[in-house]
Amino acid sequence: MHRIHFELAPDPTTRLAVIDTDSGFVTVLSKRAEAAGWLLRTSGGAVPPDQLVAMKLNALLVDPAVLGDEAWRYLDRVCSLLPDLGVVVCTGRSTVAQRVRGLRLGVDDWITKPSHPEEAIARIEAVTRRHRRGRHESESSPVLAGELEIRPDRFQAFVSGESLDLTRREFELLHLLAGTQGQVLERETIYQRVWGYAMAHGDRSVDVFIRKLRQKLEKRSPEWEYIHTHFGVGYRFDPEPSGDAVPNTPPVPAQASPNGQSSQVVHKSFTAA
Amino acid sequence: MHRIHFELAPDPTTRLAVIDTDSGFVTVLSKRAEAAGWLLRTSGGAVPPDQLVAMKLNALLVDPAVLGDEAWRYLDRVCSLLPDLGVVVCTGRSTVAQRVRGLRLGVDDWITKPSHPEEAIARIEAVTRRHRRGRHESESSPVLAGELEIRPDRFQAFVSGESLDLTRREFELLHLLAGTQGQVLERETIYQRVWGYAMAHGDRSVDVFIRKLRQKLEKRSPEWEYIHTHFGVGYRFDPEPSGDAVPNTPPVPAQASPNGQSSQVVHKSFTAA
DNA sequence: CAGACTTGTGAAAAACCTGTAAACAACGGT
DNA sequence: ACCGTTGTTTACAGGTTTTTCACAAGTCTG
Repeated sequence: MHRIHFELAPDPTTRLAVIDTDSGFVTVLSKRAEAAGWLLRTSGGAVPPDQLVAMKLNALLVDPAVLGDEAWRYLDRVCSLLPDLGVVVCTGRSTVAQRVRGLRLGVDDWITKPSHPEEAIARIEAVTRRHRRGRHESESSPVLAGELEIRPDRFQAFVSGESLDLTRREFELLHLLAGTQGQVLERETIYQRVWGYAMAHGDRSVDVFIRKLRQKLEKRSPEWEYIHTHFGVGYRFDPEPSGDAVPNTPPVPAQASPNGQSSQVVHKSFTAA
Repeated sequence: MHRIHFELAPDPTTRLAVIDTDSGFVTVLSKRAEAAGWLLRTSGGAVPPDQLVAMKLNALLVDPAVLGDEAWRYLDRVCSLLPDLGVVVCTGRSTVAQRVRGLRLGVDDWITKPSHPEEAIARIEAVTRRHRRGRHESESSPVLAGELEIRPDRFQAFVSGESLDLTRREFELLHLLAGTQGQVLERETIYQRVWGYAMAHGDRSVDVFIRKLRQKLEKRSPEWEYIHTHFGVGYRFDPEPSGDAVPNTPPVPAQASPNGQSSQVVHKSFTAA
């Protein structure tokens, strides 16, 4: 009655990197990964974390033995820089203490060589599985918000047919925000989701892009307010007609989203009911 | 200037269920779990999935050996019914095929007995960590208390739709308190959980914030008392309609919550002048 | 009841955040 | 190599929030 059925979702192919020198193991693994349609990169030594970022990986399989002394530091850096990356350690003998240390650091699974490639694959899958969940809902369907039309297929947003001329980052930020309408998103979260890796302390990129977005939104849709600032927290996307009477246009009655006004909304301008 | 800062999320304590008959293992595990401040339930046999749901678990540790023939079916049902639950299998001998089958089914980790409890804990941690990340970070389900509606997704609390205008810390303090309704929390505990690090001797921040909270609560919900002082101990959150006749509203009789008061409740009565 | 502590309060000081603009670096195409 | 575009970093001004303090008020102990 019960039948295993594989995900046939075409979109999210798993992107895996393997750092190991055990060529036999790597070869077999490659075959299996290829068969599964994964994208795979292998390396015989440590790969700089920023390169890992650029690869947009889903998972990393690593034998710390090839990293030498730097192993722990490396694992730590990778895990904290890429919290969404599934990290699986696969190595020879190891003590309980080492495994616990690794897992605490952020490693997701720790397997022992010799290991059956099939099991390694299955564990990588298990580690990767969570992430995809609930992600691919709004990939390419247009989103409407206020006067905006957000079209993922074009990487662009429009107001009555006119493009906002968003750059890629701007678009992705807007898309993310619009997809979580009503929720306050913290900067870390935003950065993590748009940039793909952990935000460095003191980074202001998010703020800067928010400003750019607001400018472009304002230019094409001056009567609406889209992005609200929550002091000490982050931003919330919630289109609402602003009280800024724009000369010719009668204020849109519009159902405001059911906002129980939230905290310290900085850009608040309220219609005189 | 890199500063370690711990998650200040109102610590969602891990809720773990263990299904196993190996009393030695379970006992040791319990101790560890308790030390870590987890909530733990153990059972010697299969627990119906709907009960698992009711327990609001974060993780499940199970030895399929105690499930008999039903094991696979059970695992399958649990994994597909509770995709957000971290499932760790811990059992004696097993074949690669079995492990692969389990992992494909949705099991997140599969460890082999005899297993060091510390490692089991670490793996459970790893699995829940991943799950929490994949999910929308914060417990975003609203909490109701008295007239209050606390909405983590907005970092804000409302009374009949009106925001209390809490700042971030105020909100987090309130959220913490509301999450431990009825319990008296010591200042150190509060500080630790909200601020994320140990309180310096003589620090009055908690008191100050409690005052701010009380003010804002009072402003929007004058007929209720939410925060009670326990002299020499700390504070307790427990919404109760106050006897203070608010002009128009007849005093609510209301059962006080069943508190085994341990210390003196300072009843705040405000002088009309 | 006095003395020793604890907690409530209000206000000032210090720390922190955000908007903004402009410099700087990285990239892609010619 | 040059140039325009995009993305990142830095600096600063103006607000907000958090912390700190001194003192008043309240609670417990003996």
